[in-house]
Amino acid sequence: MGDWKRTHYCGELRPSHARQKVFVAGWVDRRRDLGNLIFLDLRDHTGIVQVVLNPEISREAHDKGEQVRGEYVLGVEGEVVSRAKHTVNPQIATGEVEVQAQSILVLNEAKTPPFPLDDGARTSEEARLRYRYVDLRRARMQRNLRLRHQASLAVREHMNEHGFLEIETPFLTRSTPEGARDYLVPSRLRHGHFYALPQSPQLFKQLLMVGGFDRYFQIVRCFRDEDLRADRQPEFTQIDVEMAFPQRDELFDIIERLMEKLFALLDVKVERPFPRLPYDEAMERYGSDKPHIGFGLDWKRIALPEAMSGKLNTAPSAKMLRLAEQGHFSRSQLDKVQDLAKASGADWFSYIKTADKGLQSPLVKAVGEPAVETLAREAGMTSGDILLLIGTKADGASVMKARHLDEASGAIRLELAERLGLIKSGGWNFVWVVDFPMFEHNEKEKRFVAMHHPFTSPREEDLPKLETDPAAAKARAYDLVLNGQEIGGGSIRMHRRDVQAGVFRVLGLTEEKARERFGFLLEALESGAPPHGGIALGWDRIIALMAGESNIREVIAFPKTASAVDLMCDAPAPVDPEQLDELGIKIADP
RNA sequence: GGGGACGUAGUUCAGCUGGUUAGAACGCAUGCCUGUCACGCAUGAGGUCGCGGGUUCGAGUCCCGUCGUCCCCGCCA
Repeated sequence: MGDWKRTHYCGELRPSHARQKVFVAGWVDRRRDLGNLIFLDLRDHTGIVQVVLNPEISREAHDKGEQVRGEYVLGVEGEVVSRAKHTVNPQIATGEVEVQAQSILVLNEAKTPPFPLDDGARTSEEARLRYRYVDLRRARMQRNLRLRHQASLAVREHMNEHGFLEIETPFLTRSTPEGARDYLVPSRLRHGHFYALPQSPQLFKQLLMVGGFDRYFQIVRCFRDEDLRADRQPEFTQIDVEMAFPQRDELFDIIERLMEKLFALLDVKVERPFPRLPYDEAMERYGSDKPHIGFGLDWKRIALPEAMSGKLNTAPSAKMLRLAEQGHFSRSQLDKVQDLAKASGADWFSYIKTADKGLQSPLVKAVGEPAVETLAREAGMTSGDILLLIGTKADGASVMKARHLDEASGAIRLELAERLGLIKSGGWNFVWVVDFPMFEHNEKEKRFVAMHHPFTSPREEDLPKLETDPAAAKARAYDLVLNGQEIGGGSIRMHRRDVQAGVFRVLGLTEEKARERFGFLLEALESGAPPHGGIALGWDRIIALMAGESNIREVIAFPKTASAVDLMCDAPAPVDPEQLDELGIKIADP
């Protein structure tokens, strides 16, 4: 830029700068050529200011301006002047002033952009990702990544205040069984051996506790080679947190205060403490382990009287949902709910309406009025209410597990909330879901798998259940949920070797196999491991929620497509045969 | 792996039951224009209808396959 130095940002010029000589630099957002007078909107990361090229001020600047096009990069030297009243533009922050150019410097030319940069112009994601460096200039991405930066600063400040050290952990590490598919990195020095990129720094953070660091956190990239979704990228960021000698409620408090600080960036006041909801209750009432609690529509598990379930040919365990004052639900609306219930896995659906002339329900015919009345009374129905009922078939072979019934109830609840307009925007409904089961039964493999991970501690009172009834054992594991989205999860870890051995037994892992898989961690736990526990927060999801984006790609500078491709640099890509030779790798024919 | 939606000009889209030269808006180029700010006016350029095959006298349109993007299920903490 020669001897020139930028003195101001475009977006900060105000009437108070009037008559000052300034040098601004940026991109040409728009050009309006009136012939002998040219207006340029000059844009940088702070905003837009209007530059006037007037041949009466500078012939040379005006002549150069005739060649200038959109997205050219310019330096402009000129004088800030207040605009005449009738030429003020109230739509932009700098609209009361403009820069009268004395000279302009074309720092770079630019091809016509591949798509319009106006905020609000609709553009296919494909084009945006292909030309991400242009897309990033748009106000939306500038805003989102700025927010992300400020939020990251808040995390570091907050964790530091609470005694947490940010410590880096390796990206080139070892593949661990269980969990997601690993991204593998071949070793040049040991052919046939591979590093794995971490799915999370789980093991390392536990080792840092064993190593005596007491409190650790990291804003860290994690990698999982699984199919993608709107809220899942192959590489994503976690706020990883671990503490020694943990009290669960102290950890919750630290995280709640962190959320408070983050949302303060949006001028949102967060209510603390967050409610805590046992997993079983979440499943019963909301049919989800990540419930949106910003509205009612609570389900209740009931046992149908034997006579009734017999006549209906359903299993006795069922669920009901009382919709207060929704008695106006039409037959066709109820049919739609029924379709949804069936589609989401319920075998049986019915309802009871309270009408002027009494109870109205297809059940009356099937099981008689008194039975229906009993149900209505049990549900606490009053006039104008409607009661939805779902259940499962009676026959043993296709008995749907209670879990599936819960899932159906959750799907119905969300759909109803959507239709009834119960989901308010601008609400921030945090909830801790606690007391997750230790184990989940894998129906395919007919064995228990760890619901969180195999180093999660059971609740003290559930220790005996490891032997007697593993399915009923609850873990000291928890998720943080915001507006029905899981934004974090963690647990208090196991530090007692004997309990760990019991868990391995349930998982069907012999001592030998466990050694083989997790040897170094088990050894570390035997070297004097303090009690420890922590949490990992899904950073991309949190930022997306804060930014009001429904897709985490909008808060990631260079994201990948749903098929894990980087459209900008065209990765993944083939490599030279020499590179493969060095790694001792041959590509198999398809 | 499965399901759904989409793919036409640089961009966003229209194109009906198959029918003559594939359109619009914005953008772009050229010219005119001294108070515009989504400047205006005039003129113009710009198309492998994703790709391959098939049906047909004739395909952007119908069929099959394939590739890509998005969303969902499976998968994944």
